[in-house]
Amino acid sequence: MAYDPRTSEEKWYRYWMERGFFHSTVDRTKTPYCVVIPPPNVTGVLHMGHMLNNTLQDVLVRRARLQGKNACWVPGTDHASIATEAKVVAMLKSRGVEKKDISRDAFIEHAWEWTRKYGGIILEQLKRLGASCDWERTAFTMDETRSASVIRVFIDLHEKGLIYKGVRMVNWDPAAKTAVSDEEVIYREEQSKLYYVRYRIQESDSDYITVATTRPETILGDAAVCVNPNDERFFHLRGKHCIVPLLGRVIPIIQDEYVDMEFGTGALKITPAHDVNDYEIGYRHRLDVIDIFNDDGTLNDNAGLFIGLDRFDARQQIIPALQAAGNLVKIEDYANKIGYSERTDVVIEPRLSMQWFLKMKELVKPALAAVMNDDVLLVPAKYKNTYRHWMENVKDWNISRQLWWGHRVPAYYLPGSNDFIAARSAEEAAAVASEKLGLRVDPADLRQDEDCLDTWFSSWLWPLSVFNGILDPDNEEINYYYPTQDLVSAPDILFFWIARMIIAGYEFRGAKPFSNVYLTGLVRDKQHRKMSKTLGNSPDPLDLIDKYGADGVRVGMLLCSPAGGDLLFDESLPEQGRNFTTKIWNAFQLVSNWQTADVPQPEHARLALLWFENYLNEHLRTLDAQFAQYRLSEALMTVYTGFRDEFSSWLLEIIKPARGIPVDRATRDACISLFERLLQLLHPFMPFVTEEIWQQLGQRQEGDSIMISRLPTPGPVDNALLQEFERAKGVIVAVRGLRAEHNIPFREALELKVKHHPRHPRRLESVLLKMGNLSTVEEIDAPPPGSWSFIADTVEYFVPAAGEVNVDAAKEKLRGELDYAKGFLASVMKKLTNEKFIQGAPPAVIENERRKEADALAKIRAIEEQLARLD
RNA sequence: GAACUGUUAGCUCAGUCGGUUCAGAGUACUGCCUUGACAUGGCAGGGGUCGCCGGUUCAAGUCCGGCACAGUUCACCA
Repeated sequence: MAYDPRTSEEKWYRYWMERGFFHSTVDRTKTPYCVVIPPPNVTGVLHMGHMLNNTLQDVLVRRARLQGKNACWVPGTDHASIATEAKVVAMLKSRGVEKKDISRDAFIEHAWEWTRKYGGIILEQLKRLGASCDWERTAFTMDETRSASVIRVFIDLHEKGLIYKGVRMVNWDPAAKTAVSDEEVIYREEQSKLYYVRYRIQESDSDYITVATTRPETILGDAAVCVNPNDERFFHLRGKHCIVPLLGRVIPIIQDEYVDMEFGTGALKITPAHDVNDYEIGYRHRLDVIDIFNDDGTLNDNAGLFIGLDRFDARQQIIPALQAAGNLVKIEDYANKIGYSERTDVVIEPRLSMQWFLKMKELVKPALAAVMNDDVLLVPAKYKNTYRHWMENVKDWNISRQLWWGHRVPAYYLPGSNDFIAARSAEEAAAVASEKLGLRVDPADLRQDEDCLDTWFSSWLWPLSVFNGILDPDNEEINYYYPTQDLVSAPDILFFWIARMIIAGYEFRGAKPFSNVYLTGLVRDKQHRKMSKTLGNSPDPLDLIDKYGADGVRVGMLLCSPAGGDLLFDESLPEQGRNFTTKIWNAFQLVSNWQTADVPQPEHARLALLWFENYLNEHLRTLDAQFAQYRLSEALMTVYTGFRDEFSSWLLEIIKPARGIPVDRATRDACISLFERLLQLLHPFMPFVTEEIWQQLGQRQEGDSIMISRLPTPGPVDNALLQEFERAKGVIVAVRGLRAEHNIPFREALELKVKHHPRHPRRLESVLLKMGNLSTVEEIDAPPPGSWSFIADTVEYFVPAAGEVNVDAAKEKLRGELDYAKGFLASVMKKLTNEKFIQGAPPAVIENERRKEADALAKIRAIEEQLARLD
């Protein structure tokens, strides 16, 4: 019977859900293990980044649950102010409705409709992946509790004097028509042009001053031309004026140290309204601020020319105009960096506007310290540097957005005034006004601020707000689950989100939000390109699940995901995962089809089972260590090889009965016990196939599940047995090699003779007999004539040759081994004959070298004997 | 421009405290095998001057310095 992932996945996910296995409640008798999901955009769809991220979280959560912890994975979505609003605007446009033509309330209603329709699709997709989230806790950054938390926090910060309002130059997104934060601007290097434009000097008939600019359209907003006061070339122009081309407006020539004399012509045109540095220079020199752009990036009346044109069209048109007017001197190629909006991908326009800001300098301090002293551990640690640099140079956070979809700034302006009161509602603001200011105000006369808050101003509260820790800071849940344990996230939101959550944790609760941050890599394709919709190089995760099964895809994601390293995704990875799923299934088929009988347990089976028991104990410890270091990829590989190579290829092959023969009960029971433990170790990585098999492997009660079982704990390890078994494997592999070399089919039994040696795995002789299909293993004193031979771990083995022994080939092989052994000995002797080594190295190291020397000598002697025998 | 990270097999990467011939895993590749769980498989095998130069050390893939290249983040001069 073949394994059908589709059926199994649906069946078991429903089973888990119906029995509430994902749900966690406060239980003081158990250790909490809590993870909050990085909330995906509410109207988003699952992409490969989500797949990776949520697979990792599910592995951690499921393992914690198996360890008996009270595992709680809180899911939810983010309202994604700017992204969702853009989608709603586009939707309305497709229906012939412009945002500007409808009321704020009507727009919000459309947005909610959109959210209800598409919201949560992504969470359903996560279920396909097997995510064991506590769905009863699903939160939304704009639901009632979360919204009220945001408002509370705004008012609190305002009362602390940390929130202020002012006109500043901000990053303006002309497509979304809103300000965005510094972090939302992506700079890209581009080939652009540097235009040299000359301005006639007003006080002269023939003199000009030439400036270099990449944005000639901003000439229309020029307020001055600036030169360095130390630049001799311009001494004669001090105090003079020049004339703005095309417009004829007269502007001063000013001097400021800011200007780099080396760059361009040494003269810089100043447009205070449209460049951060120009704004500062303009401020110092009391220049006019001429804003020539509308909020959508088109030119306004102040420009005087090209009114209504888009900024880039204006640039195209002003060039010939400048040329015709004789002002264009030359055009050069020039590489510079242009800022784009992270969300809309349009060129950011520096723009002066009234915005709300949060003072960050003090807030940041405990959050910086927490990461520096590993109270919050970043994995991998290299991100500590990046984090520190950002924190130490943090600027005030522009938290206002000129959008409608989001939390509206809770500031209420007094009638006819710019004074405001931060409050939860107009009524409350009116009450505050009368209480504190002695003003009698009708709430209806209060005007609420038009702006929305940055999306991240709500998600930074996430670990607190999902447990209602802002509104009700002493509730049972927040006291139990907070701080959470692990956060799994991509490094590109380290500042947007992670850093700010840490800040919020300390500011609003005096405690970190989580103890460990596991930063994943970015999912890229084989050509190292970031996977993106626009490139079309990202496979649809659900298609992959259909094709390879959720378990297969999960394994595929993990196989190539070292922490922090980029992940080069290729379909061969989920394919490998699918193949492994099949492998596990086939092992189950073998075991489940065994007939049992009351027969004695064969020695080889008893020994092999004992060996695997010890192997497992050893590797349980390895796994603990790998998980402790978040080496999930390696942990998977440990279980993968444990199952495929050791359990399937060795243990099952040893204990499986010959055809038509039943297996003894002890062997079967022990095998199933080991199988079950392996399934438990595999479960966090491959929840579905492990549940399917586990359910069938033993007698289960209604409500049993592998996901709520207890992970085995490691017992003692018999290292001597493990070593002996490795030697036995070496002998078996050598016999197989002999068979391959001489074309001897497996069914043909061979006689094995071994020269007396303590390292011959005598205890495991029964295993050798079965796995090598040997008729006898005989210990001898002298090499038998006419034999093939091999050396395994310095022990000499012989197999009577069925045909002619190829002496030359055998000698050649032996000589190769001899060279190798002699080289090894030489390297050892180099150390042992070195006086300084004997004096300087620790005794254990020297002892080890002596052992190596003895081994090498024994091996060389054995090879030489065999060579002599062949002569 | 600055800081950080990396450079090990065709590819993607491990390599912990400097100490076993330590040069490894997965994958890809080659040969053999349709053997009663599994060809989505099994068995066996080939493959690397650990980026380059120098230093420290009895001993360097591992520590230090320099160089080259790549990447990430931050800051930017029109």
